[in-house]
Amino acid sequence: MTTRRVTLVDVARLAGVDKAIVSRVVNADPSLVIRPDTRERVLEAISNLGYRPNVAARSLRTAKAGTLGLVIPDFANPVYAEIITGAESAALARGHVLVTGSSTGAHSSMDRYLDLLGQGRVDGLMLAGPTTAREQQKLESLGLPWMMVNRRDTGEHHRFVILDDAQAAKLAVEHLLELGHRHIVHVAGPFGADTARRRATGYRQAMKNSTHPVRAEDIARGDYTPRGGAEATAELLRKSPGATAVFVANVAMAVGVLDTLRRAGLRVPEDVSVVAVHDLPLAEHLVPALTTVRMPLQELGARAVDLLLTSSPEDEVAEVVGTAMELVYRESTAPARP
Amino acid sequence: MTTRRVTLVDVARLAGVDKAIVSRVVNADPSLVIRPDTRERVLEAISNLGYRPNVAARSLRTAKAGTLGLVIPDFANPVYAEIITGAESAALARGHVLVTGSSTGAHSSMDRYLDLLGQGRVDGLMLAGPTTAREQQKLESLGLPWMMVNRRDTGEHHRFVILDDAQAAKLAVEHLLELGHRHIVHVAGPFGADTARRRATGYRQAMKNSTHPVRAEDIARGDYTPRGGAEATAELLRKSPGATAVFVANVAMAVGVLDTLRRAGLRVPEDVSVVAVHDLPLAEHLVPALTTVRMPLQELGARAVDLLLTSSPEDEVAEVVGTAMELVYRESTAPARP
DNA sequence: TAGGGTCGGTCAAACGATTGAACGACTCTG
DNA sequence: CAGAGTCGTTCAATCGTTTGACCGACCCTA
Repeated sequence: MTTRRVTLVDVARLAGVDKAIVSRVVNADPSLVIRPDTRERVLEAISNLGYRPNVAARSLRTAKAGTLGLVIPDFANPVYAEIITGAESAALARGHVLVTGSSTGAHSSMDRYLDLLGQGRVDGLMLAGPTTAREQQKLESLGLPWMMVNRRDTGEHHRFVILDDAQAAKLAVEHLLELGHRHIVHVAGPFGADTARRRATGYRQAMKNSTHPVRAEDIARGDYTPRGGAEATAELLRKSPGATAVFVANVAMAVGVLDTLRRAGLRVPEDVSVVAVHDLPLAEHLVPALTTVRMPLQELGARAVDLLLTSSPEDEVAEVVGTAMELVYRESTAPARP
Repeated sequence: MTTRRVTLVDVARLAGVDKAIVSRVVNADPSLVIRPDTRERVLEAISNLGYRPNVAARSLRTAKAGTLGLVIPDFANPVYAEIITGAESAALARGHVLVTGSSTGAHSSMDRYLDLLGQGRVDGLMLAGPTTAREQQKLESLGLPWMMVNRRDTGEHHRFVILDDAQAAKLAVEHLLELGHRHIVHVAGPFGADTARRRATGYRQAMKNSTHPVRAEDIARGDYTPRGGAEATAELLRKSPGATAVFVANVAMAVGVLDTLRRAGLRVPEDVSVVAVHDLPLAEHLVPALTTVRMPLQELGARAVDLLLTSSPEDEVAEVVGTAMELVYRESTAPARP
């Protein structure tokens, strides 16, 4: 009564051919010459028996898992949700399955994942978010192709794909300049994040077109969280009074920025304009709806997958995904008052 | 120069034993009797060579993949982020890897996933979100153990784990009643979602303690999105004027509810109190910060994994995760005005 | 009609780990 | 000192696919 799994041999027997034929038919082997009616018999047998190739056996033989790994810090962060979505889509398009794991969690850690995944379970690994040098070493020791996503590391690893954060910052600041703002301050991301550095650089560059020169007091760092944004804003209110606009390094911090401004009795956008990087669904529903720079996060994830699958491990891969960046003008920015 | 993968045989050779010994040492086979120094030699060889078992070979032999699949509608939905986090954690604790896929996407669909996963790649499957009857049939045909998460299906499939949605609704409504509200309306979820039905039922039951009897006009349906919440609210403002509080079936819709109330010139919580189901990080940052019922979503995911791994396929599994539900009192609810 | 080409297949050796069975060398025990 | 256990280890079959090598039948051509 218990039905055994259907294998190649079963199909071969039913079709009256050798299992080699069946295998080649299944894999559409171009070197196969076969009579049309034989192929027909095979296909029929496959469908009648409901045959499905065993992945384990196939992986064993071919030494390919058909799987890619993506490690992110946290599923609850919508930025990574976008990256995952893009990566998954690209992986599926190439016939691969994507395994996504978080490196912060009750039983998970980067280490744990490297142990579980580094056994031929995946053909390649993508790391989004911060990584330690030790983890990178371990990664190298696994002999897997891997690359960093949205992080450009200072170490010796030369495979990564990032976004044009400086350009995003410029778009945001130029928007504010066009609205007539001059004294524009910056709520920057954490020191360790290279995305934050690039956005700060873009801010400085764009501010060259302002009459207001950027001073140290015009920039405060947050840790990419709402609370961090709130604290940085409080700091800026003290250090850099008179600013009419804020460029925030990400949407999460912008939430805290809006909170703090409101509590300080400042109206957005009447008194202060706010623009942030990343256009997440959330932005639209803040009060006021947040003006943002849309970043191609899905494309970032997709490019990472493509590069991982097409480049050879020794290749250096350093790509900046630059398309489809645009300013999304909502309610948190308005012309500067004369 | 190119280093071959290290196998059992290599380790065995270096340690001067048979590969069977190595295998049993690696797997901590309790039936193995071995001299301590031999074990030591084996372990040393393993670490010297950096041996890692090949998952494909192991899966082939044992017919176990060590992997579970979880299919969700959308990574961007924070509700599923919580479920994933819980499921991942439980899976890792049991030595399994979790493969999470979304069923809505450029190249993904439930079907596509069933094809990719239903080949011995996973030992079991969890489905969160809506499922069609055809998909369920296909699932059955794969002969995989599977279960529904956060959905209780009307079909013949009798394996699922859900939350006590009625109880959550009661907590919310009782909170409003305690604040003195009587005319409480309900922005319900879509008809197809059983979670929505249970929450509506809980609402009706709790309202038995109100002096205001629930009429059809006191309930409007939305589709669990902000827009849906906005539309339902507009409908309620027309149909059921005079309400002093709204119970919203989920946080996403609550976003739209707050929007619409604001645009209608109603202040929250001074004029209308709002409480919603699910405590997501987002809730804290809405304006005003949203009072919610915290649901054990992570535990839901974790229980699903545990049940999938411990129950036998023919068992009926119908579990309601009920712990850790509580009301989170924030700024969107206040005492009813006399 | 011998020799060489296609055609249309079949054969069998991997891939790397797991696991029941067998086995040789000891140590007891009666 | 024969017979029976333990102890510690080896043997070998098996999981299901893939893939290069081989092979027989048939058709040409010289």
